[in-house]
Amino acid sequence: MRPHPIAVVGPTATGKSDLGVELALRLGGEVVNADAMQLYRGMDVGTAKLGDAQRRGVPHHLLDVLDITETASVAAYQRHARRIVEDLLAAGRTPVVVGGSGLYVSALTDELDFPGTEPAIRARLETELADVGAATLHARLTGLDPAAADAILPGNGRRIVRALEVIELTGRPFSASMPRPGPARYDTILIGLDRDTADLDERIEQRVDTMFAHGLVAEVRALLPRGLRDGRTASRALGYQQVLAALDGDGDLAAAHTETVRATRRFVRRQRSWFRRDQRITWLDAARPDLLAAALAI
RNA sequence: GGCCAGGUAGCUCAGUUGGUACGAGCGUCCGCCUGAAAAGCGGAAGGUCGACGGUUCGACCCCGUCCCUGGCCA
Repeated sequence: MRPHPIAVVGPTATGKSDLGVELALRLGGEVVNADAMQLYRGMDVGTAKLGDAQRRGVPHHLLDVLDITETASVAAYQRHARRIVEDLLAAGRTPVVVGGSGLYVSALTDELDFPGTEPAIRARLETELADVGAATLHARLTGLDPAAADAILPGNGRRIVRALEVIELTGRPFSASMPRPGPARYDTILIGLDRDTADLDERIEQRVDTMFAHGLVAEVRALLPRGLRDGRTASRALGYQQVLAALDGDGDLAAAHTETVRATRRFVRRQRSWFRRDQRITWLDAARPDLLAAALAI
């Protein structure tokens, strides 16, 4: 029978990648990455990207496809990921989507259509944002698209700019709200992996320890001449961001470490609040001993 | 044992010439999120101001005693 995709989602550091490999091995599948930062070539240690051995022969897609200097884009991700998933399905292989970037998963799984983008317009609006402030642009948005303005907080310059860009580009209002999740595309099965908060916080601490011990700083240094600083997305990645700040600031790597732990925990909270509302997700405690069996039973 | 500094939100600390704690950062909790999403934005809950007694119409801020913490001296 025709396979359907499985998506393993949830907060970082729960063990999604490993479960993804297990599932792929069991089901004759291939992993499709849904993690924005693992898209980048050269960002390995800090993104906890699985090494060759850990992939256990399972093909992984959409890892190492972007240069550090390129800005990530959900829309581009959506095109690539959907094509890969469709190809796998056509070949009778089970796509195992693994990642914690909620919007990316959604782009693949939900009926999201991204309006285009126009660098010139965007740049102009961003300059304006810097000059005039978010509140002023928000006021303009209120005049052009009251519904969008209502849904976007006045302080959120980023979203205001995008809304104005879309309106200018398409002449139509901006969908400022995510659609209520309908049936998942491709009949994707959504598995959420989570852990007890105290456990997860502890794991994060250990994970960051490991990253620093395994050369995160060296990795950042190596990426510097390749333009990490110019990477709009890459330079903001957890760990990289903090190490960069330390390198051009006081050089306090211990502070970078603790700040990375803190920021990662915060990120976990945000991931949970993103995925929480999606009723299609079946949640599993990553600590349960029969995790794989439980996941296969869904 | 003596001297000094300090005991205010979970943590680090502001603050009030005595009149309902104006608190801040971090943390916690909750929410938003359509081309940067490991990003961006918003909201909420937390304090018998070390204890006891005194002065006062009224003290977290004044006085006394005590307890605790840190430092210095013996």
